[in-house]
Amino acid sequence: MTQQAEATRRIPLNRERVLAAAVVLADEAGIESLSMRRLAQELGVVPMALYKHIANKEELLDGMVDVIVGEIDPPVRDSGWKSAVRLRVLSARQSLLRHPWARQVLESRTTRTPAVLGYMDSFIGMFLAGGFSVDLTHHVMHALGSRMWGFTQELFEDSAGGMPADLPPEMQAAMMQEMARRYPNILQVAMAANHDDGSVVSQGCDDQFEFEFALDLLLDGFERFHQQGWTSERPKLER
Amino acid sequence: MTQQAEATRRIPLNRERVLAAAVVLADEAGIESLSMRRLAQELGVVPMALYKHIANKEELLDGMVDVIVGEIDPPVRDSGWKSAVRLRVLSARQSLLRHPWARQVLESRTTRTPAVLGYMDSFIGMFLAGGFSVDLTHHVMHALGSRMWGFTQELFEDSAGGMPADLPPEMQAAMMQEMARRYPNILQVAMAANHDDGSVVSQGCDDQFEFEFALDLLLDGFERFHQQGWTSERPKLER
DNA sequence: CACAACCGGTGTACGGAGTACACTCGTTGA
DNA sequence: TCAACGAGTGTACTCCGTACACCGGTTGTG
Repeated sequence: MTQQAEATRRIPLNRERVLAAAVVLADEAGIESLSMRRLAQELGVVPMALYKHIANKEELLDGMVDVIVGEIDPPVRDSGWKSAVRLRVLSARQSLLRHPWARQVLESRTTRTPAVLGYMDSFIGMFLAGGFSVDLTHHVMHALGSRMWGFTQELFEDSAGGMPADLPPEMQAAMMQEMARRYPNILQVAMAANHDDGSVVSQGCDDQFEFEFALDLLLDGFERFHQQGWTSERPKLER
Repeated sequence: MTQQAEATRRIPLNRERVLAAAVVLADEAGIESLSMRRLAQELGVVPMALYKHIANKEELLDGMVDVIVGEIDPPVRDSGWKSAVRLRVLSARQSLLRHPWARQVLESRTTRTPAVLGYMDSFIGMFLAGGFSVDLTHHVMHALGSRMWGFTQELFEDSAGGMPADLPPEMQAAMMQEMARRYPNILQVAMAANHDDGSVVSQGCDDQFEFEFALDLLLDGFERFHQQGWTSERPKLER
């Protein structure tokens, strides 16, 4: 590592190299380990050198988002809006899944970079091209929310399965008992999600299935509204 | 403030007082201003004193989440599942809206406290009581995602309207031109959201309407699945 | 060819964060 | 009476982001 840092030291830094290194570091060490100091070290450079290429850490994070947005496939041409949207979302999901930190960083961003705006713009374009009214498109985008990036809030994330696996089995059994007493409904659902194996340490449920289930439910809803020529019946503000 | 700190100094700290003060501080100064040091100062106490009542900052945040979960109304009795779920979600939304930091903190939590588990358990209970299968309930909970807390990812948050208002008007016009050229679809949708007034500085769209639109779309979808006796047609894992 | 401007990388330093650890001092139970 | 306890204190450590002055090599200009 040190020699690699030595070797690359001569070739000069630039914004792209900094961003790429940041992405790799976040991928490998986790987003919480991504500090300006650590990143500089990884690049064989003093921390302040980074500031010649990015304004501050916020901009670094923005740039990292841009990198992964850039990995999302462009919309497919000449298919219906529904499959175009579906495929694009699933492509975004693939990109996001490659970078576990991306969801959290994307959620934390409040400013929208050109790359993000570009993605959103072309996303909106798929609905408009499909004949959706501007009005319906607007609401539909809101309803999609973060699903347009291919992720959802993870709610369970082992509510039931997540107990330390190195505990004595009788401890685990006791915790299970307590769980069953206090949260019977969660337990039922969690057990069912484990594909009939009643094991305590589950591998969780099939996230991809869950995601597509909800996505298709939404898309079907959109289609129905579209076919009915839905408009928001909000009265225009008298003014 | 100092005298108030003086006055309350004698009555001893405890977990509840610490959490309450943290909530107030986050409400008033923003979550980014909530540091252990600042919180201690607000309580008229030295930072390390807090650690006698909470293990660390993570636990503080967990506790704060518990406080706001405690503010959510219990489920209404004796109505259909649909209105029960709807009302509960909207009640959660009210609680969350009272504390602007809550969404972000809730999203950041990975461990589930008893209060959170309790909320989820009773939430699941509404579907089961409405005759939903465990299977369907599971998927439905995933589809709801963070909407069960009454919030959604904000995607627009002034993509278009958010330009510094103190800019010279010709600057604003120029930015608008550029916007129109690069992101025509976003612009269309954003303009439509402004209720026909074409002003650049918009008050954004009606978040409550958007939220209920998507919520009802989902609930209607759930209802349709429920009536059709939907089951996940995933083949059981051959094993 | 000389020299000034420029610019990427360096070194030092500051303020603020979370929190470990040893302490003090008032209360309380034996 | 005295020991144990426990809430609050003081000090100190590590890590963070980044302001600011500096330096040394490249480059464009007289």
